[in-house]
Amino acid sequence: MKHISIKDVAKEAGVSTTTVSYVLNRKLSQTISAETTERILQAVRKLNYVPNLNARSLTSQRTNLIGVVIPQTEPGKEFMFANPFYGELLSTIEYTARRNGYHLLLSGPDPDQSYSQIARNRSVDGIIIVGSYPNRSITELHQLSVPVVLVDTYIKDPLFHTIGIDDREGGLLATRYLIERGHREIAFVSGSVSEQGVTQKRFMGYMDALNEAGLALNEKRLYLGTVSFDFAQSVAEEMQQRGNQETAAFATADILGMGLIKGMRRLGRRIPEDLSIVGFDDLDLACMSDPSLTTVHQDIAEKGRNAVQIILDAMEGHTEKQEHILPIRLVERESVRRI
Amino acid sequence: MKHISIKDVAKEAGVSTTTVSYVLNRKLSQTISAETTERILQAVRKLNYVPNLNARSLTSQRTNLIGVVIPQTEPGKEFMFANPFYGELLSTIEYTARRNGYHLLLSGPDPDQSYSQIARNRSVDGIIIVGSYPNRSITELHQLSVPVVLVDTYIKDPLFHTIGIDDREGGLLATRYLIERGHREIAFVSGSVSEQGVTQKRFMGYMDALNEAGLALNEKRLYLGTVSFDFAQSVAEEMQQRGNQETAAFATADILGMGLIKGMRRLGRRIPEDLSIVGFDDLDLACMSDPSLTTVHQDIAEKGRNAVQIILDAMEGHTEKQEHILPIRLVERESVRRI
DNA sequence: TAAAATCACTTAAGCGGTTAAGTTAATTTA
DNA sequence: TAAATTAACTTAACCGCTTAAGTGATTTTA
Repeated sequence: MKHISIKDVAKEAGVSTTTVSYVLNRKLSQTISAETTERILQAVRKLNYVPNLNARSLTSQRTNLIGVVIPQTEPGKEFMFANPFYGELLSTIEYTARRNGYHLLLSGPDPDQSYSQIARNRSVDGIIIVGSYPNRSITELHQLSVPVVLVDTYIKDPLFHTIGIDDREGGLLATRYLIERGHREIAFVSGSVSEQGVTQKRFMGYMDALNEAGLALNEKRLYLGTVSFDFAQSVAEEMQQRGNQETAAFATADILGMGLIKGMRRLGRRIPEDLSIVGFDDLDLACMSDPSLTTVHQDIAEKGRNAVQIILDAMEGHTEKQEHILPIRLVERESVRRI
Repeated sequence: MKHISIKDVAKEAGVSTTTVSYVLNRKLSQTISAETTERILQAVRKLNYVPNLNARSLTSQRTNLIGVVIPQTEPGKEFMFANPFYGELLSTIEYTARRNGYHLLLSGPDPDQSYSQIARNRSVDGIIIVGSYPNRSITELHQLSVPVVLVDTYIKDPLFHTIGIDDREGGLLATRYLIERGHREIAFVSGSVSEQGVTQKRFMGYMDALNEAGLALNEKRLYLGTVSFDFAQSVAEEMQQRGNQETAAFATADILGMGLIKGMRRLGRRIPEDLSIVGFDDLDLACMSDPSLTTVHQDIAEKGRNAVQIILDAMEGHTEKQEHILPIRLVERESVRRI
C-alpha cells in the first residue's frame, strides 16, 4: 500500500511534477493548457491522489495547524475536563479553526516537553494556551516565531496576544450581588488562589466587594481546594462541621457551585433557603442544576472564536498585539435569596 | 526569526548534518566520538535547536500523530460537546496518547473533507473515529494504510478495529430494571433511532425488555429528538400535554436524563415520585443532579485508553483486528422508585 | 520579417530531515 | 608489514512538494 505521490500523478498524466503542482494550486501566474489540466485532474481522480500536507508545509512554511494546550485541572488525573469549561471552549476553537481550514493539534501540558518545543516540533502556525502555567514555560514561548494567544492567563507579556475577562470585576459583581441581598457571611469557595490566575483575581474581587460594604474578610470563610465537583461537595460538609455560619457562598466556578448545591442537599439543607450560591462561567451546566445557578456569565464561545481569529489575523500579517477583555454580566437564576 | 535547522547545528559544531542526525537519534550502528558528540550537543543547546518533526516524518513515514474525529452532536452547532461524554472520552484519549509520545490531531466532521482525506493529508499514524457517520465516509477509510479504530460505531467491517459496549444489553438492563420495579408505561427518550448506531441498539434493548415482560410497544411512549439537555426538557412538557401517562422513562444518555429531571421539576413534578428515570453513560454529571441519576455505567476512560492502545499495538506490527466489547452495569442511584 | 513577447511547459534547487554507501585515517590481523 | 578491519566521519540521494529560473515553440509587435 504505497502512498501515491505527486510523481505518480505526473507520470500518469505524462507531465512533470511541477505542472501537476501548478494545476493543483491554481497558480494564476502560470498558464497550463486546458487539455493538460484536464489530463492531470483525471489522473488525480484515477489514482485518488491527496497531497501530503506535511511535505507541502516543508516548503510553504505553513502547516494550517493550530496548537492548543489545555490544562490538567487535577494534576495526575487523566481528565483535563473535570471542568466542562474546557470542553465548551475547545469545542468552539475546533469549530472556528475548521471553518477556516485549520486543524487542531491538541495537547495537555507535558511535563517532559515545553509548549514551545511542541509548537516548534510540529511547526504549528499558531498556539493557543488556555489557563495558567508556571511562568517559566510561558516565557519559553518567546523563542517561537508564531503567534501565541494566551487565554485566561494573567501574564503581562508584551509579546503575546491575550484574551480574558475582568475576573476581578466578576468576583466583585458576584459578591456585591450577595451583599446587596443582605448577606454578610459569604463563603469563598475555589481552587488555589496562590498563583496569579483567574481564581486569584476573582478572589480580589471578592475582597473588593467586602471592603466596599465595610465588611471584614474572615479567613474562616475561605474554602480553598481544587476546581472540582467533589471538592465543593466536601465543602458543604466542612461548613456543617463549622456550624453553618455562612448564609451565602461565592463559588469561583459553576462546577463548584453545582457541587455545593449537591453537597448541601445531601446534608438536608435547602438552596437558596439555607445557603445562597453564586457561581462563575455560566456553563451549559448552570441551567441543569436544581435550583439553577445564579452565576457570572462569560461568553466562552466568543473566547474560543477570538483566540482562533487572532491567529488567523496574525497569519495575514496583522502583527500588533491584541488584548481582548470580553464583557461579563451576572445572570440571575434561582440559587440566591434575599435575607 | 529564522528557524534553526540541523544545518545550523552542523555548522556550529563543524560537522556534517549527517553526524548531527546520528548523534540526535543515537544510532547504535554508527560510531561518533565522545568529543564530537559533546560538541554537537553543545551546539544544540546553544542554538536551542528542536528538530522539525514534519520534515522527519517525511522520511520516517511516522508522524506520531493520531487523528481523532468527534461528531457534532447537533448539526450546525459549534458545540460538539453538547454531550459531555465526548469531553470525557477525548480527555483520556489525549492523556494516553501523550503518555506514549503521540499528539492528537483533532477534527470534527468536515463536510468538505472526508476523514480519509484528512488522515492522508496529515499523514497521521492512526485514526480514531467516534460515533456514527454516513457509511460512505467510513468505507472511504479503506484506502488508508493506517490503523483505524471505530468507537461506538455499528459498522461491521473486517478492516477496522472496533471498541464499544453492548448497547442493546444496556437498553435491556435499563428497561428491565424499571419493569422489575413495577413500571409498565415507560417512555423512551433519545436522539434519532433511524440510523444504525448506539441509540438504535439501546432502543432494541428497550423493546427486548418490553417483550420479555409481555408488554406492548406503545409508539406514544417514544420521544425522539436530539441528544441534548434542552430536548429532554421539552420532552417533560410534551409528556405533560399528553397527560403524564408514563411512570418511568429510559433516557438513552445521561444528558437526556438530566434534562428530563430538570424539565419535570420545572413543571412541579417530583423525581422519582412522579417519574422514575434511568440514564445511560454514567458521566461525572450523573452524580451532580438532584436526585442523582440511576444509569447504565460504561467505562468511558477505558474506551479511550483502548482506542489509543490498539493504534499503538498496530504500530508495533500487531495486525490482527481487535474487537473490544467493554462491560457495562447498572448503577443504582436515586432517580427510580418502586411502584 | 526580424525582434519581442507570450504560451506551455520543464529543470533544478531547496524545505529539514534521514540513511545507504562511500572515504580516509588509524588499528588490527595474518 | 601488507592486507583487512574498524573508527569516525562525509557525500549524495531521497522523502513529497513548491517555485524561481529556464526553454523551445508559437504568436505578436514594430
